Amino acid sequence: MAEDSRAAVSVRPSELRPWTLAADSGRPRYAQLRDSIVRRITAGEWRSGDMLPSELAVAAEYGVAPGTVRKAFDQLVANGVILRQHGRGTFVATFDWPGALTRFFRMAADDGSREMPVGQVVRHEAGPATRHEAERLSLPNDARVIRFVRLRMFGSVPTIVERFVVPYALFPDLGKHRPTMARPGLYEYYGRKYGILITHARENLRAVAADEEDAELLGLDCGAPLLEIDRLAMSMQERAVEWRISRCNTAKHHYRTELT
Amino acid sequence: MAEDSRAAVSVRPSELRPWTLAADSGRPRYAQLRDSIVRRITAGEWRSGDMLPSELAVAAEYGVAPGTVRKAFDQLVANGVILRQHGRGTFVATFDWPGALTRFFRMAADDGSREMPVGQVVRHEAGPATRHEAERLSLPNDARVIRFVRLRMFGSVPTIVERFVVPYALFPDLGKHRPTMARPGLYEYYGRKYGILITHARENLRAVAADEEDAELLGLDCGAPLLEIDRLAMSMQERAVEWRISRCNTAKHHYRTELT
DNA sequence: GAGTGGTCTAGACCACGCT
DNA sequence: GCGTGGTCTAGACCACTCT
Repeated sequence: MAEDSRAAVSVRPSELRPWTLAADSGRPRYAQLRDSIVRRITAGEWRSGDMLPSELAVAAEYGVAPGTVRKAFDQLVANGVILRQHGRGTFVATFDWPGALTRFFRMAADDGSREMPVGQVVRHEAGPATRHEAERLSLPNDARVIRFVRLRMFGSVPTIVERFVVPYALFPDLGKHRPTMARPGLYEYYGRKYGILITHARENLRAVAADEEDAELLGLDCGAPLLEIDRLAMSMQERAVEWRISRCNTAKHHYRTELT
Repeated sequence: MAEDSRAAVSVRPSELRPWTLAADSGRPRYAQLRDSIVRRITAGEWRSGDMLPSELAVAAEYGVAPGTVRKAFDQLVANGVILRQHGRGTFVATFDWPGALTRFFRMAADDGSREMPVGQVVRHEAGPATRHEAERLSLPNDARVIRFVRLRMFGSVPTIVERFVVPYALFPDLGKHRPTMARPGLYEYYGRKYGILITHARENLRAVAADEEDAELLGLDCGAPLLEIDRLAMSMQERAVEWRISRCNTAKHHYRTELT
């Protein structure tokens, strides 16, 4: 990190400020500022739960007006990257704030309990992407990928079969971390270990009949109705990072969403 | 509309301005302003597609700063109530802008076509709310409701069975409008005819097996997997306005959603 | 060129959480 | 009391659309 050299006053302050924004770029300053904050978080300068400098301090550091910082922070809050607490400060979103785990996990128990399912990797493998995988993940046809099949259980009841695939180039040794993948918070792990922040996802849902493997893993009859969730998880840079197909027994659980 | 009386300068301007905000209320001004704009739209002062006064004009009219108007407009844009076009103006969202109909309709054909299904009211009835209905719609136990069953078809293929219920008090003669309900855009109709703007909804999804009526209406076998969507539609005032359970044949269609 | 929204500035005062 | 974020003000200049 550059030393603070704001004491030197005889040069244009922007020349020496530790963090500056490109003046000539056509992009709005709040957008440049927003992205700069994200880079500093993913680079590890601020970690989950850390308090950011106050809006005024950030404004001074970058040499912009407080209102510009506010707008940048507004968008980071909307993206779930930071949290504001009135009277306390602004914090890097921890991956364990209430709702962080459920941000991309929309299954909830019908009785309202907030339990998260544990996971168990059934199998995994690395290999060249199929044509369909390459298409969904925007990869070249011969790109290497890693595939996982994970079974998730509420208590002792297997409820969800997840089949997902990620580019090998982004997650080179993910296959060695089966213990990590037993617990919720895989996307947190992507962020911590590989610096990849998943900020949004597209999901396509349908009802399907359980096939043989589904039925065996979930303890159901073949043909039982399952909720299939086809998810493409995207990074803040709009890159498709993970493709996942989950099949869920919705006898005692449901998928929640808000339309706005 | 009251005459513009801003020419009179010897009294406090807020006394004579045509639209003012309660000064003592604890609510932020941008929120009061936002709600006032919504009321004027639903009251018919500005209709779908109309251009609103410029932000500066609104600021002058209400006696607030332009930045306050901007924040109110920001939220109305986020809510889909208005649209901004740089260099042209701000417009009341038409109900036929691309995506308005699909805002609360998340079913899409697998082949990517954007066709909307036509509807056909199978039956409707008015009567006292069941305990469950009263609970979901936050109504007193003896409140009157209207129930509809509507079948929706893509082309000639029946694909969705919708069962929904609304408070009679809000939609007193909705039952007389079966022709209207054959076409998409029911929520637009709620807005135009009853001044009720549906701004958001909560949906719970699950996979279920088709029952006898489902199977008959959709031309499927009993037990076929269907996607069930349980929706509570809310007005901007957070009032539950419609409860709807849709059962969808997802053989050639799927439910799309974005997680952010 | 006139009018619109988009961005940015540089302050003000208030509400909230902590100590 | 102090520092924080929440709201609000009153301007400035730029980019875009239309005539």
